[in-house]
Amino acid sequence: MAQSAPVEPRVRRTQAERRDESARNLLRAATEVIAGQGVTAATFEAIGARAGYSRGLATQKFGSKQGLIEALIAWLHARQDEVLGAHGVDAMPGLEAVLTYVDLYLRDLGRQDEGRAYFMLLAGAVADRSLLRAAFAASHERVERRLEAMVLRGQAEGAIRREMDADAAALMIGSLLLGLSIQSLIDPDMDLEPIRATTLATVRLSFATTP
Amino acid sequence: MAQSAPVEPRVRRTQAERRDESARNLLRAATEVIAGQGVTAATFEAIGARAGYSRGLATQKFGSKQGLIEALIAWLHARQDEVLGAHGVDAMPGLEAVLTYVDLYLRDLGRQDEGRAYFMLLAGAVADRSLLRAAFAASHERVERRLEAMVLRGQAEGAIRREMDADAAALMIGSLLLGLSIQSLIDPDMDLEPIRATTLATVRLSFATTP
DNA sequence: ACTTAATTGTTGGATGACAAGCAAGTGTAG
DNA sequence: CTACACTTGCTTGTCATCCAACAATTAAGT
Repeated sequence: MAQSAPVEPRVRRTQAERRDESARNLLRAATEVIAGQGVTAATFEAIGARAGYSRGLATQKFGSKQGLIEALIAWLHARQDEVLGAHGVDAMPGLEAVLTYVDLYLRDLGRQDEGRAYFMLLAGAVADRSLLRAAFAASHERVERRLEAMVLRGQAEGAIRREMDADAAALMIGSLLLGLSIQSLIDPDMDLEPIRATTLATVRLSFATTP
Repeated sequence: MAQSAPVEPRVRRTQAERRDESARNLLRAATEVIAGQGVTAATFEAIGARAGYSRGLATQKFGSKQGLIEALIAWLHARQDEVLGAHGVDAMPGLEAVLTYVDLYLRDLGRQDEGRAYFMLLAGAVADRSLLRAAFAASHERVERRLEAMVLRGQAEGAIRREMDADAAALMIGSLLLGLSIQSLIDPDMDLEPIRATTLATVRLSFATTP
């Protein structure tokens, strides 16, 4: 008998499948256009064409440009969490967790369209003083709470200096990673390898207790 | 007899005076509009109105929007050099120079319109993949060469670890400051004081040789 | 010194490009 | 055949840019 599990692409899809697929296609297309040509170039026309649809569909699906961008940010943010969340970082000892997080972050900096589009949208929000700034602030806040928890854990374990202000340290690490992300968008040719090594060494030397 | 020294505002100004003054007024107005309302809001109309002129003047003086922005960046950059250059940092011992530079930078982060406008323009260039990115890259390059020189000096003096990659360290410091600048534009309410202290402590602990 | 012509600084209406939003339409899946 | 995904023509608004007129300044001529 033929294959009973319809895993292969069926010719006939339900309405819900079509709808969800086109929404995903639009978000993916928007990501690619932004990463490749910039935020301003991401018009409904460009996004629709890239996704293989007309210019009107995105308006219909997301209500407005603002709606599309908000959905896109949420989508990109979820993706980013996937990448940086699935490595069991939060189960490691504190110091090791911080170092691993920084290491992972720097290893795929600017490697994928998703990360680049995210920071380009962030840059656009900063440039235009858009209200979306609050969304990015909240997102950074979450990352920094996570880093702060790692630092506090490391201090409880005796591996990280107790004099260190965990809150400020988390914000410092977060801002360093943000700065490197932006810098890599300004100068795509920069060599991240020595930066990664030096950053890790710096964090270790300044965070670790000296017995 | 009447006053012979015409120091007071004359009613009659020379053409050169009018021209230079209006150019300066336009650049200052552009800075204020960008810092206050964002890059997109900085139309010829808004800038002209703020400076007390018509919308046509900026085009006439700078040729095009692009020309205005380029002139503005050059102007802002010169201003920034003034602020961070006049403290004799380059004459200090290396480690102290790095620490002083970071300290000075963080003390007036986001305090003035000029700095904010500069980073908002940078953000706009990143968001739009504008060719101006190269100008910002060059500017950062200069700052990083300066920081690298400080690190090398500190190593020659025996105050900074010799294992440290001076080039990477300079890029790391520069990116940290960039990241903090962007972060302060995303979240203007952030408290910079603990960050400053923690950053200085971090740099000192990781850079300084342990005797 | 005064007048007048040439130059330069400044204005604001007209134009065209471009993109978002809308609404009426077409086609296709269930 | 009907509900829903999707398209297309149109309207509206915004902005940079062009340009011809206007105003202030300088230079020349008498």
